[in-house]
Amino acid sequence: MSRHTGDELRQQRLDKAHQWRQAGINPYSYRYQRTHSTEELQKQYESLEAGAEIAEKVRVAGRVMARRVFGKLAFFTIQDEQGSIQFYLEKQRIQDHMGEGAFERLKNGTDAGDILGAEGTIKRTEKGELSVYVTTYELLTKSLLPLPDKWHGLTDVEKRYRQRYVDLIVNPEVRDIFRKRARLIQLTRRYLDERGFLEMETPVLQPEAGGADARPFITHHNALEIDLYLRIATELHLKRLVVGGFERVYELGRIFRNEGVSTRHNPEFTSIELYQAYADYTDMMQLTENLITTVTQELLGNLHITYQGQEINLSPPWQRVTMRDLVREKTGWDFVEFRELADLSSAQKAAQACGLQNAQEYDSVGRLLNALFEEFCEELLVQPTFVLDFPVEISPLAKKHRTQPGLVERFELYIAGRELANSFSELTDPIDQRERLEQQAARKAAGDAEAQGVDEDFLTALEYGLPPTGGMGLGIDRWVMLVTDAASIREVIPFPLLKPEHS
RNA sequence: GGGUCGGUAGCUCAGCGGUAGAGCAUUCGGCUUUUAACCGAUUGGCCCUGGGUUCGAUCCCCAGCCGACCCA
Repeated sequence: MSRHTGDELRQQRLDKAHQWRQAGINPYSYRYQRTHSTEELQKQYESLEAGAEIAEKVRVAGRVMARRVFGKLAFFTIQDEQGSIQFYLEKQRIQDHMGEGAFERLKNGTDAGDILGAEGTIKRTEKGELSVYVTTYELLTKSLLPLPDKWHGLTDVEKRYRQRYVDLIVNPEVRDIFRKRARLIQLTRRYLDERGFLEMETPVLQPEAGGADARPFITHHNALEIDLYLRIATELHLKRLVVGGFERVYELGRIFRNEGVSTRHNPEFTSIELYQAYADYTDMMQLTENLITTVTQELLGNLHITYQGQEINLSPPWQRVTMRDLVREKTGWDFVEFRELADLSSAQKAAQACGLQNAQEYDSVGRLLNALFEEFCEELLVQPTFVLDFPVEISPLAKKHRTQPGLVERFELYIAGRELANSFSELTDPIDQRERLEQQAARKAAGDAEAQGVDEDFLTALEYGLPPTGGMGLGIDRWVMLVTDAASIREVIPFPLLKPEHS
């Protein structure tokens, strides 16, 4: 806010607050007992005809969004959480119930943005607007800062994110997004709770960040004098809990990854991971499909959605296709052929010929397969698609495929060209797991900042024995983006990370 | 990290080398059926920051800060 004009507007309102105090009224009230929300009244009197009045006494409160003031009459539009209603404020009537000066105080002492409560009867005006025909009112909170233009609202994206509270006041569709987000999370929990999953809370602060390929945030514990990492996944702890005997667990919570910011990435985001003992990734596919369709159906009442102009049909069953087949179809490059040849350089040349840049930098046939998939297939997967059987090199926590050498039992779910979920038949063989993590650690030592280290305690847990287990992780923010048609992840996070304005 | 675009009144935006503009909001006057109320008047600017070019820079040039979009 500039320190000149803004200050002047603020000062005018401070003066008004002072005037209320002079009249013996605290402009920051303690409570107000309402009989109805505006939404309840709008619903209840939906069919009340223009000009009709109802003697029922109601009490409503909310924020003044617009004021239309005449000499001896005023109309205020009042907004509460779910809707709005008009206050019909007549000088004579207010004076009769509140005494001299009450109407003038309202006229001269209130502004758009103030929080007001009023008692009155119900009346639909001649012009058809349902109104509280006010007998008495109370100023509940005096607002000191002006609201954005009532017609254009707040459109400056930066200001919307930095001052989300203003965005929420003036943009009802933004409130809708966060209502939907809350509801989606609630429905997801309910779905899993009903199926015997226990919600767990595992550490955010960890001496070693594992369970995913990502750079962690580092923080410091003063008393213990050690650096700690913020978690990049919940996987390794949830599996420990399955070792401990919980057969169905999940955690829905915040994950932190020290990566760039984009329309699809916020450094902190919300994921859900779940693990089910005695299940494999085919069970997880069923569960994922059913979870997403059930919750989305309840949330939207519909499985046909439009995302950024694309028609998406979430009706099951969803397409299932192996990564090998997808890549072979799109590029002609066949993983199995090159795997059997065991000739990396010819696989690289072929991939380069398909249009993959820097193919020689990939040090295995499996990594080439994944690179070709990401480059040529991913964005084409608009309708929900399970992509099956990933290369073992990029899947250190997944069990080797029971029939396909070089691959693991893993799927990722793609919708609208984006990864939404990731799942495996979890690796339960502790010796195999140690080898895989040691290979990761070697990459890390060689300078790969995203590679994982060896979590000895996790390996110890596996040595006690992890039952066969299916696991699945799902990005809540991306799911919310899909059901709210949000182009940017920032639209579905109430307070997205922004650089400080003056740094 | 690279490219493109943007940052001017509380909000939404014009302007473009020569005294900084509009609509809405504010303030004042009028008004008992408005709903972007209306009519008349009024107030309000470090034109993102720092350098430069110039007689003169909000405007042109360079650097930076913040953001949006695209790309990696």
